[in-house]
Amino acid sequence: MKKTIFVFSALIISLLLLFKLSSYAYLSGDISKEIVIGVIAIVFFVIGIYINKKSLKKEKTNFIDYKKIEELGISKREYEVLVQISKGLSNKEIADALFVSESTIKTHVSNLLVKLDSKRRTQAIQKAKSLQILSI
Amino acid sequence: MKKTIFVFSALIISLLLLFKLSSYAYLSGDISKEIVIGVIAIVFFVIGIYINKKSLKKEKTNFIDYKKIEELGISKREYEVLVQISKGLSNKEIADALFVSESTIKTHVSNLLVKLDSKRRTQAIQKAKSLQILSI
DNA sequence: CTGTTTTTGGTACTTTAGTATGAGTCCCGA
DNA sequence: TCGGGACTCATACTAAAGTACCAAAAACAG
Repeated sequence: MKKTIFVFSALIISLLLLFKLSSYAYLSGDISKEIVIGVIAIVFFVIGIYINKKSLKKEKTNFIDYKKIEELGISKREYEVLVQISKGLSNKEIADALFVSESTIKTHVSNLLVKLDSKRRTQAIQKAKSLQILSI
Repeated sequence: MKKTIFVFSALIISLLLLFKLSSYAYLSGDISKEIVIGVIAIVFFVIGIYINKKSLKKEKTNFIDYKKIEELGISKREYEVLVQISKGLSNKEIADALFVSESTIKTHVSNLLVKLDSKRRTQAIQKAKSLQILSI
């Protein structure tokens, strides 16, 4: 919100500056109209690109749908396991990373597969990403 | 490439049109300089946004690094298998999809794991995506 | 046409993954 | 304090996944 106000302020200021520039240009008469128009065009062209880039960055940031996670009944620990699975770790490796036994991880994985309606961990990864509960 | 030429042609044409518009405006004298400048600003602002959007689409479309695939010595058939793996299919399902036996898929997968320096298919998926040989 | 790579497939085996079931601990809200 | 959910772990399976080794077509380049 603050950024939007800043950007629009900058826009108005640059517009006013251009009005002034054009006035001086016509008064002195040594700057052709074409140059003034060219400058205006370039300035607003750049402003257009800048604003667009800023707004697109927010869209691009694939944020995680925490509501969906809750909706599916995936617990905190289960989600941690899911993240590790998506990194390509084995059950044993996940167990070591989370300081629990492999049995525990197997239980978590089994529950995850049911909750994500999947038959394999690879399928679970796919589904989780399509549901936006894992960053792509 | 064709699009780039088209866009720049459009840019030049619109610039020339604005030159003409400004000439008429000053001749007739009933259109203020401010309006002309405003129109120019808005037009190029929009053009800037448009071009940026187009160029970002290409960036966003995560294209596949075919050179890398060749570099790793991954054959055509192996790559097909890799794509199926990333979709979360089992060896049997891949075999059915590609009309070959499960043994063949196992061979391909085994070769893929060596070429992608991975121990598991989940790890292979991760690696392939980080190497940009699979769309994210 | 010949040598090489790719693709296919099999057998036999080891290792992970996943299921089913039961059970103990801990924490939190009613 | 009592029940329930979350987390932990174990055993005993079954089912996939992955390895190793071999071998024969098929495609392909020189």
